[in-house]
Amino acid sequence: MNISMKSRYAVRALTELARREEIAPGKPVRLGDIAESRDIPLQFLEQVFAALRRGGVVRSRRGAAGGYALARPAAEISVLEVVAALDGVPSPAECTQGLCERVDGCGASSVWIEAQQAVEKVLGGTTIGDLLTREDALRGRAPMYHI
Amino acid sequence: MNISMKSRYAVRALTELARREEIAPGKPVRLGDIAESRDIPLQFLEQVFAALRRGGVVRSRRGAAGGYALARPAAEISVLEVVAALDGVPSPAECTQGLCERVDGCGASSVWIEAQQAVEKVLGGTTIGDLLTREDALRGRAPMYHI
DNA sequence: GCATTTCCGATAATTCCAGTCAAGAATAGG
DNA sequence: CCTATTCTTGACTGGAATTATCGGAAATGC
Repeated sequence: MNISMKSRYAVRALTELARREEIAPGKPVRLGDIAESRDIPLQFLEQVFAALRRGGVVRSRRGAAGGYALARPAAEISVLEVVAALDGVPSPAECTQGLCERVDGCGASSVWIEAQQAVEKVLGGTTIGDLLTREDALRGRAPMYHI
Repeated sequence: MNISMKSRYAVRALTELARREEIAPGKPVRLGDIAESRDIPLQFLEQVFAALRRGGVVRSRRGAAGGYALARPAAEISVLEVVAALDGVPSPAECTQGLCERVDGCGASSVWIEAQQAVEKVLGGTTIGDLLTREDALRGRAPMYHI
């Protein structure tokens, strides 16, 4: 399974969300703002965040002055979690999910499993907080201390 | 980019090809035999092997008593090479291929790049010969010494 | 020449993806 | 209560990719 636009938009949007929460803590952020500043189609982003909410990544508040907030600190939300909520756990082949009927006698499945584990390790070891820090560095700003 | 059926068929088929070459060295193997023993649609396998030939993974001989042979020893053909010939180099997101227009300021691309490198390392470090050995072990056979 | 087998291009069925549309429900503020 | 705002949900669509299938052409061994 590949990593779709949904997941990529999500990671970008969550980084922006984390940034805005840092500036104005406790205040829900409107999707419209995120969509605009990161150049993401709003209505598509709505789908994405609905899935993120169901996945326990963000909290929402409806109505006027509503919006989204991270369910946990940015440093505790891994990229793997985000991808899993939108595309499922990324695996290069179905073999890795026990769907391969010829597990016995098919030495190939082991490669796909190892590849999947490698991806999980990378994505699971990186958090939205990390990305925010990297982004600060790329933009040449003084990095804030992300809690 | 994900790893499609083409690549998975290819890896299975190449393992079978390696096995048969080991038994009868120098003799081209018919696709029909591989398709039958590994339960792969023949005409689809033809497409796959045409791409493998163009990618320099296998050699072919046409006509009666023709067939396919590995272009190099099985221990020198990496899974990555096979996948690259069929699906392109597997990357979780296009960002990793320089197509991301906002590389500056997008801290996210680094994650996808790291994930891709992790996959490449696993797939590049495993050869068809390795898979043949693993398959022997799974089948409980005495493993041959694969050159 | 004939059977065999790779080679090649066109085509079709299905599924997936990215994005849009539209109606509905909750909330804040007046 | 009323209204504007914002999330919530599901259906829908156009296009692309995937997974084949079909038919024949070219090469080779006998």
